[in-house]
Amino acid sequence: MKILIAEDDVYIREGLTELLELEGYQCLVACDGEEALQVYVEKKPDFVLLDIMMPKLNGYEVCKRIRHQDSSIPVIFVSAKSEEIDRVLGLELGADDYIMKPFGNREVIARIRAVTRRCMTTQDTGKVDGFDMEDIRVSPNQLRATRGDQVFELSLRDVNILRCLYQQKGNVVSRDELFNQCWGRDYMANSRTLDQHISKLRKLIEKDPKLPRIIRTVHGVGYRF
Amino acid sequence: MKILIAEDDVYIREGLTELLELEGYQCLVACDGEEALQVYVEKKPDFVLLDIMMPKLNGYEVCKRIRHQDSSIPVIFVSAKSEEIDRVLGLELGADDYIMKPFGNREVIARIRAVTRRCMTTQDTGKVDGFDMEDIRVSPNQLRATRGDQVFELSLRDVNILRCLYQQKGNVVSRDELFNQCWGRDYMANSRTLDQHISKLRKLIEKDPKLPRIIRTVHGVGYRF
DNA sequence: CTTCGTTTTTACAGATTTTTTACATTTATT
DNA sequence: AATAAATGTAAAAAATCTGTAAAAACGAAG
Repeated sequence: MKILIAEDDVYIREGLTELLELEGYQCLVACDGEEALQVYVEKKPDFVLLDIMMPKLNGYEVCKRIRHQDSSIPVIFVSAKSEEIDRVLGLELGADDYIMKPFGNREVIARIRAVTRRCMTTQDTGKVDGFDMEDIRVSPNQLRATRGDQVFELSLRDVNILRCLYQQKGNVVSRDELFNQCWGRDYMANSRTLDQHISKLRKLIEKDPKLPRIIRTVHGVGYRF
Repeated sequence: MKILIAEDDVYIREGLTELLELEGYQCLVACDGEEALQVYVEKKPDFVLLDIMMPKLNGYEVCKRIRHQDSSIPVIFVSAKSEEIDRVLGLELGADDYIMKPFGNREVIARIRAVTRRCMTTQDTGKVDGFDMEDIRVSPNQLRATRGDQVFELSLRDVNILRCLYQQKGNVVSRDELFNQCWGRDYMANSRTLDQHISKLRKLIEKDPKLPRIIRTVHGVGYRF
């Protein structure tokens, strides 16, 4: 298991590296945000430890960009300042956990194990995360849908739309509601944005996009699963 | 969906608010136990996130009192101390889940979703949407009516007309009133619009459209269920 | 700064629903 | 029964809504 340690303080960085290598992890290191991103792209670690205050690019930003490539990779933030930590919650970063400096060895190990376990179980069972719609399975964390061994890559918005419809299966979900849930703002009367996404989704996941079985149109109101 | 966030720490409270609003929830906040109860009574949220240690009234107590009013509302406890969490399990509060601080965004979202889903299904089985008219059942949320296993697709307007008649069952509803309720404007003397809709509805849901049993005409005034 | 990929807007063609028209039928009144 | 007023309904017309290609705007990555 490869862990990326992004931390500018050399002592902490080396301390973490030594600790984690003793635990059997393979460590990749980065001294600033840009390097972290670069290493991430090149080496594709399985886990990321991110300091928040780093030169060039802060941890929030790094997390955002990493998440953009893989929405399910576990990320733990590391910081000395509790305000920084609290901000993590406020930003839409999807952090899995965080560790306050100064931290003890056991704490680091424990948290990494806990997060790993959480992520593992959701992947292993494949049941905790994801839901079925007709004959396809949607896995929000992987941004994917599958029918048998066919795999469809979905965007975050696609997943949200599907989830929205799924959560109210049987009921009609109005355009307004879909827009609110998936875009977080009001639906503008003559916008074809939603239709465009539905169209794209149908082309992707419906066997016959002309006769949709999963996403049905309810004229004058919205859509229904 | 309205979520009540009861949490005294301003950072965590605002972080949660921002996170959940991005997810499409409407957030209500409270800084202490008493406020939480007050907001609960006034706004009737659909979901409660409760910190355990709060000024004035602790989370256990708040939960107990909320449960007294609504024994089915989902409640998730939030706490940093595992002993506190353990007590939740010991007290018979009927908590649906709990979250340990520090927590990651995805954990919060995942738990809320899981609990919501659990409660949804219990609602699905328990709570049925709609009303009965004679031998058919009307489900406004699905825009459907059913007689046995026959399903009739209805438009929003159809449902409104039926609801209008249902709400005053036994009484005659004048054309004027129906038009006002369902179209939001005045009925124009020589418009056949309303009749047309009634006609369509009767063809759809009446066993014998010529001898209507659900929607009856009251000559010179309007219709009655 | 440029390029590539994605999202949003524009524009328009169909599709679907609602309203009107026109006339048949029913009901109340004389 | 004759008449006038109100209702029922098929079919045409009008209004509204949806689907989608293509252009424009946006954002991330190099």
